[in-house]
Amino acid sequence: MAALTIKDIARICNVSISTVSRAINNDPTINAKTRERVMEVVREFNYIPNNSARNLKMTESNTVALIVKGINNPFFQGMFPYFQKRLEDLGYQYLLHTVGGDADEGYVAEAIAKEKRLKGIIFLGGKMNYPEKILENIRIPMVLCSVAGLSHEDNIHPRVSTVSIDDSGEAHKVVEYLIRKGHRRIAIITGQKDDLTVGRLRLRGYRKALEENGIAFDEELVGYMDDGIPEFTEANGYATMKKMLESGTEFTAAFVISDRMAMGAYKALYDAGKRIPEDCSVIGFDGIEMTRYMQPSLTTVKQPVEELVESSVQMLMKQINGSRERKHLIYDAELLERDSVKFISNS
Amino acid sequence: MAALTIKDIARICNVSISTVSRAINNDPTINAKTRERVMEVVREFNYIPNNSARNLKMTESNTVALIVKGINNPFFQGMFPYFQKRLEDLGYQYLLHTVGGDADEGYVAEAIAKEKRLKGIIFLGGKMNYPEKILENIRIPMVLCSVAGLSHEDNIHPRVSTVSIDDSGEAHKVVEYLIRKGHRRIAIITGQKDDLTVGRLRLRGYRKALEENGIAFDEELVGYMDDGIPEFTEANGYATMKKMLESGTEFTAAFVISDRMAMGAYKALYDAGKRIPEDCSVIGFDGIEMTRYMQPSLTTVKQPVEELVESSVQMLMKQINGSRERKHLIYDAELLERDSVKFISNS
DNA sequence: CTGAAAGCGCTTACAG
DNA sequence: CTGAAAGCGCTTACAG
Repeated sequence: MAALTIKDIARICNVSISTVSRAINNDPTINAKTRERVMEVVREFNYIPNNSARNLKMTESNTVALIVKGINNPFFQGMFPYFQKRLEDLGYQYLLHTVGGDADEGYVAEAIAKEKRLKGIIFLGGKMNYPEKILENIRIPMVLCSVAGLSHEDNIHPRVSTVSIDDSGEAHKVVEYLIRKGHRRIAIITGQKDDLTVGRLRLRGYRKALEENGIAFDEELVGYMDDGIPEFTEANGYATMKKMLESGTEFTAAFVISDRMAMGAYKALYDAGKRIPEDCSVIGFDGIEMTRYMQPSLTTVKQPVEELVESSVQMLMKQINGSRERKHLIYDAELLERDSVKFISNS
Repeated sequence: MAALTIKDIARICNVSISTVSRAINNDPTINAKTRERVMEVVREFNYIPNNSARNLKMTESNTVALIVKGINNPFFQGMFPYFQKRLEDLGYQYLLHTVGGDADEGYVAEAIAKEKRLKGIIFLGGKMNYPEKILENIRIPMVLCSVAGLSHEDNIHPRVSTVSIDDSGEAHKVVEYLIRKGHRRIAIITGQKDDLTVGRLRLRGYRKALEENGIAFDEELVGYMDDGIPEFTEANGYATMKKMLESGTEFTAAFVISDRMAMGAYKALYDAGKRIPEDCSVIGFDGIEMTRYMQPSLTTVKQPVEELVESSVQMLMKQINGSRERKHLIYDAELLERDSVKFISNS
């Protein structure tokens, strides 16, 4: 009844547990025939080693953990396969761990690092509001990928490298693009009112672009995400756009800071009898697959997923190999011009 | 440099490691003041116990694992929060583990069960083609939720309970609905040609409904998913629908066996100059949030997510509490009548 | 090439 | 209430 252990296998094979261990771990010093004999028993009895014991004993693994805040973000979901492939190609075990919105990813990271003897950690998403305090105790290489709130003005902990896009800058480009297309009444659907991450940064870029172009910032044109609906979802985009439409504020274009929300916004516009882009242009953000299939296909900002992944992995590898260099890389996103934005003349 | 252990804390506090352990685990026999003194040090040094050691020593945890095959399925993703909530409400730790398409979920389950001293396992998705062999060695309570290929004709391992919908029956209902709406040339976009899971089952229901209504099954109307594109994605639905359209086969309605694929199919139809539902009706499957926001909103089959979750958890709890009863529950899905299906008259 | 022994970092009877 | 000791299931020097 009790689960099979290495002792049981040893007894059955009439060898020591050392030998069983060597067989399982493919130790080069073991006799090939002994190994085969042991492995046959292992297979026959379906013996699986206890990983807790293994991890406890081993001084190091070759595992890298990807710690994700917000599993519901399809943009992150799209990154998983890339991380997995790159890491496995490099011969590392890949461990995906998701943390809930309320959990402290620093604590979780530390706990897993101990438990699994991690070689390194890549944080994906989240806020890292208190990098100093949280990161202080994590002694292994780590990289923050797409972690918001790490713009240049913030002081970043000297032990971490970061890879991200320039959220504020990209938002700025989006708004400049809309302005070039003749829009002046430009709405934004952004994060919650108290947001401290991408919502805040993208809103900042929006505002800056407006001001640089002599367009007064108008609080009426800012739609804050509804904090009673899950973040970044279609439902939230729908509700927020609907509220703005009902408020009577006029605008000819809307910058929605996530693609899923843009999909909800589309629906709200259609429900109000508006056509896209004839009556209202829409731009999304992230560049997830779905946007190609929206009707009309969504003009959006495509995050450089492969570069973000590649670069995160490379920086982690450097640290694992002893480099003490830390970098803070910013990659350019790409504006995908599709069919949801219309040129209007201001005559 | 080396990570902090319970010994270090004991030394610093001038107590035994037993006492530190008792403080951390909130053992009722410990003196409140001692406990506080220890915990202060724990906090100060940010000590985190090694879970491997813990798991190794403890004879049981109160952890339940959710093992998911195919993290990319948004339908499953939508279920996570429900599982988490139910399990945590019941006082269990919840562990989400995803396995890749190639991995053997039985092996993985067994390994985690050992490592974490699991109380139970819920499998979500996947095929479980060889229930006998795989499940033989897992000695802890387990429930299969939405695991395909477990229709009544298959012989299910006596140690497992299952919760699912009737894929074939629901597909049957979809097609009957389309027939009632006047359609006779009904296409289906289903799984890959060699699919043995939901694709096969839903195709079977489609075929049966046709035949019962005196409509000859026409292989031309079956669009098998493109096996060169990730499964169940918009891109795959787009490519498959496009191919069908280009083949020149005529149809007035299409049953697409996943909502995401239906989104891709929409686009292919639009690209071909067709209107939905005027020129072609479309029905999806799953009932994910996005479908409400499609244009037109998608008529689809909503899987009873909450019931599937609730029931899976309840059956697992019964087993954990000693019940030897096994059930195979089938829940009804709900046809969400929205705007993508049109009534046509056959005059 | 193989085995006996130490020890990874914890928890938990058992004494006191 | 606290401590000394055993032991969870492994891996890995160290002998032989």
